[in-house]
Amino acid sequence: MSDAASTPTDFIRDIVAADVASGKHPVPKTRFPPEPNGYLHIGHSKSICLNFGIAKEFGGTCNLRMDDTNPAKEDVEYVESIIADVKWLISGWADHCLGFKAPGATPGAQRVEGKPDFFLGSVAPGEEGRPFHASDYFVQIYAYAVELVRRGKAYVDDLTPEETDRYRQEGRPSPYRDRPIAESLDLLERMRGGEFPDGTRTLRAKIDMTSPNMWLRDPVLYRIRHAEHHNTGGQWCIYPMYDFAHVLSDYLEGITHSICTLEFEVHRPLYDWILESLDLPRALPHQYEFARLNLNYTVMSKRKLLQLVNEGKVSGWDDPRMPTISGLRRRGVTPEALRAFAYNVGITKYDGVTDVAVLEHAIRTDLNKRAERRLAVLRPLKVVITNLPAEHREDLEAVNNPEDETAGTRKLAFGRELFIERDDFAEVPPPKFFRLKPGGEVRLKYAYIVKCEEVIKDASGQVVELRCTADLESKTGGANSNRKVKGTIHWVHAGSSVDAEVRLYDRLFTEEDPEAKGDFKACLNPHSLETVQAKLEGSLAGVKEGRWQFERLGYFAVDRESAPDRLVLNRTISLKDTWAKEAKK
RNA sequence: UGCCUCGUGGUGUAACGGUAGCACAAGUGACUCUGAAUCACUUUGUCAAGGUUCGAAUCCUUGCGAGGCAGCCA
Repeated sequence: MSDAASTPTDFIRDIVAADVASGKHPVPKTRFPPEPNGYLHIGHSKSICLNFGIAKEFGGTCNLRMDDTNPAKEDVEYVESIIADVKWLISGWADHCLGFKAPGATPGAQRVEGKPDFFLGSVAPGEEGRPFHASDYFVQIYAYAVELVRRGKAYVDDLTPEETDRYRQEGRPSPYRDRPIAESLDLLERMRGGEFPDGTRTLRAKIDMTSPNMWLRDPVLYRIRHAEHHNTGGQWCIYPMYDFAHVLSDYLEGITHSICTLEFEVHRPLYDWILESLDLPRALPHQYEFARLNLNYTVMSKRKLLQLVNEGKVSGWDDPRMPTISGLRRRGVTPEALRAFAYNVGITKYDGVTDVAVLEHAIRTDLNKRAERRLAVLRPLKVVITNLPAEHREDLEAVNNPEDETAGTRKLAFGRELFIERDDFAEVPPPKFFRLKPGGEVRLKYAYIVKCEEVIKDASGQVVELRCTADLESKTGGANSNRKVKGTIHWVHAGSSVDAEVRLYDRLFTEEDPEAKGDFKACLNPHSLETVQAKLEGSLAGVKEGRWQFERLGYFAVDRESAPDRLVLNRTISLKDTWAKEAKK
């Protein structure tokens, strides 16, 4: 069973624990560094839970940092969504570990052991702050680039992108590799000054053109891009590459454990090389890699999610069918459920595929405990209780949450005309059908046992109404309520019911691995969204937000498009349905 | 092809040279005024072959398989 209260264990936490115990890093500092080029998804939530979890467990902090070194792809819309999603996900759990910088702050120059240094710390918890940005360090990163050139460890290269590529594959050094330091320094300054067009020159690390690790074959550190940056505007026309900017950002912020996904494993020697080559005075960060989250029936790459959004396959990044944090939130999933899920999948270096059933289980477990129960009918079928007068009206008592006694009870209206679920009536019942059938009996939850006396159909043969009689002795809680019938069904009193649009979601893809056959959009599930006009019990009139379990159906949450005159609900997830499995047999 | 990493039931993960455990999924039963929840039980596993050892999922060798990298993306 998922138990988010117990402390998880994994190989990264083992390392952190050892570093704390040995005094190497008494206070660990992590960071969550998304690129603001899309919305965060559930894979990011695994990383957020890891990084903030470590900070929380070891008394450290976790900086939220925008890894924004590519102006072409990034946007403030994404920055704002990332902040909102991270705050939501860690709320009530690791808020106090969120590392923000003081508004407007940039790294301060200092001297450590006689050496020049830069450092930018985070504000105290609760103080006003903003996320860190790699782009806030462009000045310092550039200074480090100059330093590398001075040390003879980097040079300006005039090769074209294509030539750079070919030389690297051939393990051949660029003819500009050994140009004089002074010349590189001059060229770098002029690159910064805007003298050269995009792609004409780069700054390259001078490492080893014959290394078996491609990332050590003189990787590009800076490229020329005459482009507006969402944070620095038009200040720069050269931008540092990920490898250069990321490791230095880690160092500037005093990060101790820089945790990323497996594909960066081959970058680690470069990460370490940059740190060592600069002869930095403070404790150095180390990079550790874990396997990213893969879920079946889901695509996870931001590029593909962006396609779904841009091509209108979904209504937006927060479409409740999207595996984005904002989509899951809108669907009605809680941060607690997402955290429990992250805990359950664990942290390893094995690149496997997690069954979405594990996610669904975490969502159900969480909602089962917290969601109050209500009665609602998704596909209404009219029922008339013929032995009750038209004006009959009574209030029944219903339990709000059998899993939580403190949730109390509520009043449920009952009368002559009701709605029941179409699926709960069968004219020709299949084997083991416990629900209503002609001449059969069923209990209406919290009310009476009723017997189906007559089936009324329209001209086309469609069942439009059931006429039933109630056993007035069988009222729930009454002296003679003990009579057993095989089935109990939910219902809604017609006169006091509330109309609502209910959106029923199913998985977005029909294939376990949507990418297996090339085009992931070819296996989009045409039935991933079904909208029904439902009837809800009267207590739900006027609700503006909230989550409930509709008994025997699933968990539902008010959608953000809901309005006073038009209630809209999303089905977060259905209840487990063993009858559906039985019916298939 | 080169380099890096990883192989434990159907899936995800524990076991740190000493009884292969947990969760999900699946199945059976109990209970049930939610065919839910809960409870009990069951099925299924160390990639292969050698070696070291009293003892190997764990250490070594080889093989096989999977993933990643080889952008002036991150």
